[in-house]
Amino acid sequence: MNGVPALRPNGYRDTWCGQVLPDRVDSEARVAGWVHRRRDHGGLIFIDLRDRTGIVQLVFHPDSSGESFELAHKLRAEDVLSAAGKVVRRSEETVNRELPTGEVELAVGAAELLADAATPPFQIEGFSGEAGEDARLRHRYLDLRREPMREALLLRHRVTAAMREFLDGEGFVDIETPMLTRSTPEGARDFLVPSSQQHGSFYALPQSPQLFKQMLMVSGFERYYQVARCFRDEATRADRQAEFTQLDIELSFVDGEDVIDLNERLLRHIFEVAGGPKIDLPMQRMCYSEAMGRFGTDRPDLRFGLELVDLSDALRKTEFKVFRSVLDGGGAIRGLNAGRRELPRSELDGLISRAQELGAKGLVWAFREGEGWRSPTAKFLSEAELADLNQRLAAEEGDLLLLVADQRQVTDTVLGQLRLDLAKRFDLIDPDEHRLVWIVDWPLLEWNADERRWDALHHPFTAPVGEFDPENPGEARAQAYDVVWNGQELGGGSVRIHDAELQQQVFAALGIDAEEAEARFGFLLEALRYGAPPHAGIAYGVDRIVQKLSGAETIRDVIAFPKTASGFDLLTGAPAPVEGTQLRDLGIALHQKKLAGH
RNA sequence: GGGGGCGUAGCUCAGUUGGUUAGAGCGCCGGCCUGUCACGCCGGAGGUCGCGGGUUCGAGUCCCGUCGCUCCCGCCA
Repeated sequence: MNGVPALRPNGYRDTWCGQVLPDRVDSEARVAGWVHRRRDHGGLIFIDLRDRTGIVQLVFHPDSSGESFELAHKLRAEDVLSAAGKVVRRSEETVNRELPTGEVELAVGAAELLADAATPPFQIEGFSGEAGEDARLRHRYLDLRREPMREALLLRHRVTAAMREFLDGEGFVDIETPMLTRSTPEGARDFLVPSSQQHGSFYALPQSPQLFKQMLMVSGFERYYQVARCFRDEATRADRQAEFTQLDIELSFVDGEDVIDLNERLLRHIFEVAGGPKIDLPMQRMCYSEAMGRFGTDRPDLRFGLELVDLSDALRKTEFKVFRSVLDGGGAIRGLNAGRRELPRSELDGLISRAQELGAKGLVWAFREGEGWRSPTAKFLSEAELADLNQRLAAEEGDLLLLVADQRQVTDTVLGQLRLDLAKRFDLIDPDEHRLVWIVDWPLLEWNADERRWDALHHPFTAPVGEFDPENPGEARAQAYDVVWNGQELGGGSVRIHDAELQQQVFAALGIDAEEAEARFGFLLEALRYGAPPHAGIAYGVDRIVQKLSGAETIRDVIAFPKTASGFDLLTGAPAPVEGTQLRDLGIALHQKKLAGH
């Protein structure tokens, strides 16, 4: 961060710590920052002073530092100090090669304690193990002083700055959309905000600016973007927070190809600025059905093989009851060849448990042995079937084969996840390799067997390819595209429906009748009737992009003030009970017991 | 909503089959120290073993409940 400009020199500082470099030798400098470490030799005191840009060593001599020598003796970790003196070159044997500023030091003439610090609850630059996340979140402002967090947030800034810079150059307009909006009870649970004006009515925090950005297209802005906060009241994960940030983009008078072209250049720019991998354009594309077929997922990690194979044809006539009943029930038998692996029985049992956790009834494992299998299942299959399976799986002697028999959705989920588990277990992924791919040619709708209805695979505003046939909704293809990086979805988008009639047909296919559509989405349908241009867009998960670029373990490590897995903010204590009077204003009656409890 | 893991000093952790006074490193406090940079040396303080209950002669350790953190499944149009 040596590019950080100085402000007007003042009594606190005229130079950043990280900028006290050899070119300033023999000049005077005044720095300000936090006491990183103190090394008190009695007659000579070293202070490492830290600010956002780096660390510089201050030297206090009893002769030349005057009163500030006594001050230096009393300094403690994280005290805030301003120090002025002469930049001097260190003697050859005292140079610190670990530090960018290590060839010089500041011989302090005068120093001023600007604030003293209580002993931090954890060491800012500790070496006896990483601080626990509880402690870090409770004192997040201290955690953010630590280098990994500082670097993560500075990277995040560079990423969002690159987004804005690129999109501004392409003629996009940054427009804010409301945080207090209308609940559209579909998808994730909404965060609700009660209205004090209309008791019993609620705003919802937006899950995405989707409808507003479409209406901005109707307004004629043509190119819109926003770095938008979004909210989904669902359980969090290592890569998911209830409150997260999207880069939201929408364009008019474009088709899907235009969006993909623009976004490939956007991603290349972001990666360049953020020090990510180099992107070759045009990027690879894969259709949805191929991704599901070969990898069992719509966000395949293409950095390793272990591809899924359909084995149903090899077992059409099998007498093995388990397979027989699955095939007769319209299911599939799919498998993958994990290669030549040694696995103890306990780990094979672990794979079975994992498969069951993922929804399979069971998992067949086998090692190719001669023309047949070494497997508990081998005895149920004929020699011909085993030979056919070996051939389809390209199994060589000793290869571990995994098979799942179930409905396609289950086989794909289970084998797709096992494939990832195995890659991790056997270290199959080269960390220097990067694979970006557009997943295209999606189905528009997906049959929801539990609810017995069609659901939108992306969202209900996605345009179908060509004519939409309400009689065969399952046949419709979507003009949709997701961009996937090493098995993680970075963003997804689509061409939108810009015709009110078509939108109503799709609502109807989703089981939303005209009356309900009018009640929930009437404002959108009406907007579409006032001259809506063809439009399309995309949205990216900013947190996730930064997480991947920084290599952080969790999304929390790239968010300044994140919440825990159960949605608590350990720093502020939110969510918290509120005063009874606040509830009365909102027309909300709650039992007061809970309030007294805290 | 379900399953797994964790909770011991300010921080990170160890703690054997249930056994007598619960330990280590770092940090903290005091002293010494003029070239360190994870400074060094000497000394010291610091514990409701998350919380509540139970079993037992005896519980950090076993059992039940509960709270918190975390990972996964469901969920996330």
